Amino acid sequence: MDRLNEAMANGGASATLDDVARVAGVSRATASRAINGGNRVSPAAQSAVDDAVRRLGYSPNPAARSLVRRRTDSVAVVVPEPDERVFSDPFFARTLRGVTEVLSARDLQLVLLLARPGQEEARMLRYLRNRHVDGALVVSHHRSDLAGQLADLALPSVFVGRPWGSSDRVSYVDTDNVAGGQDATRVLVERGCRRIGTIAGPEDMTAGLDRLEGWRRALAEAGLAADAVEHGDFTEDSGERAAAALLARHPDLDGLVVASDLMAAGALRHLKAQGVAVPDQLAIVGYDDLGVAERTEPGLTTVAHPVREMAAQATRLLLDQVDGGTAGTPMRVVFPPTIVRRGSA
Amino acid sequence: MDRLNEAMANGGASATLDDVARVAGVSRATASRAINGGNRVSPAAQSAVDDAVRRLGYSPNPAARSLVRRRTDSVAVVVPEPDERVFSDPFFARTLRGVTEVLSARDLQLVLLLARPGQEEARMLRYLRNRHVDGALVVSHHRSDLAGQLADLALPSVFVGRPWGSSDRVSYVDTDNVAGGQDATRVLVERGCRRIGTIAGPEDMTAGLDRLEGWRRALAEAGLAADAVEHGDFTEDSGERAAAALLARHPDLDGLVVASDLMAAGALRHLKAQGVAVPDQLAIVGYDDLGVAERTEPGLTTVAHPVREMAAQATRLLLDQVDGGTAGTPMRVVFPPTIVRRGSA
DNA sequence: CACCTTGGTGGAAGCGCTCTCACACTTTCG
DNA sequence: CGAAAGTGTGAGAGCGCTTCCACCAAGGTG
Repeated sequence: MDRLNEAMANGGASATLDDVARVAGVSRATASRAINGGNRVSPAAQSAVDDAVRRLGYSPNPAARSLVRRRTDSVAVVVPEPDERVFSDPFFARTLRGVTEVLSARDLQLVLLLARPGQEEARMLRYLRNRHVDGALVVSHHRSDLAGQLADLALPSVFVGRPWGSSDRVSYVDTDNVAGGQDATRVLVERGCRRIGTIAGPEDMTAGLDRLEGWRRALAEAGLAADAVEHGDFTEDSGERAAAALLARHPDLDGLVVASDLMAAGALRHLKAQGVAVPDQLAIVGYDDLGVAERTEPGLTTVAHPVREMAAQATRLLLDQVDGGTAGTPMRVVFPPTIVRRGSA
Repeated sequence: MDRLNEAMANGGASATLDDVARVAGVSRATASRAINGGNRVSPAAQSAVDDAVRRLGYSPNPAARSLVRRRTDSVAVVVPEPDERVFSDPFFARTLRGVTEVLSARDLQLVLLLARPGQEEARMLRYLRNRHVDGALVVSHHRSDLAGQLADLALPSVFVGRPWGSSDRVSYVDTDNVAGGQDATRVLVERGCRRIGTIAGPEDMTAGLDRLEGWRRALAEAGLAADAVEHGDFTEDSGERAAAALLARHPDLDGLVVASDLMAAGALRHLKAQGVAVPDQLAIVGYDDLGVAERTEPGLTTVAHPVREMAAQATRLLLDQVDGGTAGTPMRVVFPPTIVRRGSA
């Protein structure tokens, strides 16, 4: 019983399937079956094994298991973004919630891979190449052919937000950001604004570019000038700076389309400091509607997109690939954005 | 060459050490040695292996490796907290930065384990018991004997912030929160405040209780009443609510010690809405100094603690345990807090 | 010149698990 | 009532890797 006593130390971490089988008086095969769902196991054997497991505090060695199963039962959420932003933008929190929802129902572990562009990107790719995880969900990604690289890896992967580059080689879930930008702008046009500027997202993200394109189209269709553009990086501070720059160059602005609520909140801060009345002197439309928009003063009229559902959907697509054992044919799901009206426009 | 061609698909994910050995014309043992640091390997063999690795795009199977090494080369950061807070409080971002700093220098992977108290806690413990990771860093933890449970598991683990319960059985890194609370209160006393209330942290966290105790001691030593207490949960909203409740009950307050800057920002919001002048009518001292304090209006006088360094230190303690192959003797490191003066007091 | 070192190597044993397969031993049905 | 089908079981072959050990060839000692 030496072996068994030893096995019971360490909270049972060192008990092996062999120990369980021996204690239960069955073969390793039967013990394994009993532990994994109990297919084709007699009630007697099942309860003997259950007992042994309990007594030994046995818990299976995941390395051994995934070695033979070729499954790690974990998926990575890749965020190619400095942690500052990840931990301040409600977008990520909401996204992660959508992911965990789906993942925990299947008892899969989430591995968060924060990788600022640079050397960490290589590390991240190595991690994925080594198949530490069964699949990858890429969340906010900047110019780079990550999509192509993942496709080359043949690792199940889904992007949240249309990727740069080889967007035809991977699956992704997105909202129609062009339509969103357009709708936001139309709100201002219909309100009577004639001089509409925009604080756009980063130029190295598709969401940033698409929303900007929507703004352009709406202005073109209204016959208005589309020359007041400033780019931010989706953070509140960048929104404040951009607003300052924009108003310095175009003091006659009476409408502002902002590519994220966080940036809009920054812009609002600047406007308040300058004593500009919102929406009377300058009307503002934001983007996201993840809580920030209801807390600003005045509340932000904004473009809502179903972030949690998108993330959940992306995760489901990923699990389909994982289950199919293939990176499969690229799928895309695009959600429509909707306008939510509050005080700012 | 069939096998090898197949091995080269999938970005080399399916090439095995055997393939490498065959291509390099050496044994599996030599190939393994060459790949892992090249001890006792001739230059010729080394370069043959390097070549083969490159040509095959080989990358080792982590499951197989950790099966025999009994190491996963990853550590968990456990956050027993709803994601809302994790992703809004700068404390976590800063902590994570400290952890990654140390971890990436050693090429260890961080696995973020978000586990709201409840069923997810069981899942989290199971994950740790199964030894999916080499060690655990517990970050913000509420009443519960997690410390004892981890000690029972004999898994290397370190707490950031003194744990509840069996704090003598695990290592931890902390700041002297009693001293911090006391110093914060003294700032107000010295300023001439005679009626000092506090918005304390949650009653199920040691940091919350310790800071409250500091407040009590400082008031006792000044001979002032210590009866104006309201608890928050470290979020901005809870700070706003607590301030409202506190001022309703004690309209004569002229000083306020708040257990986190985020809550202080919330309190400030309430005071502004009520037209209370800070610091003239009511002086405020916050806690943390992680960026929020410099952005409020007025800036917050606050208690600073070295969060990044604490996390880094905790990670180093953890790695020592991991390297020693033992949960070792409990160590504790306590950092002193310092006062940072701004406009609010 | 017999004697150890020393450095480089490959054979082979395992790490802890899953899963195929063959072998009983029932039960069911024409 | 014999054949076919179904049920529970264990032996054993791996999964891909590290590492112990035995071995061989050189080169350095007395």
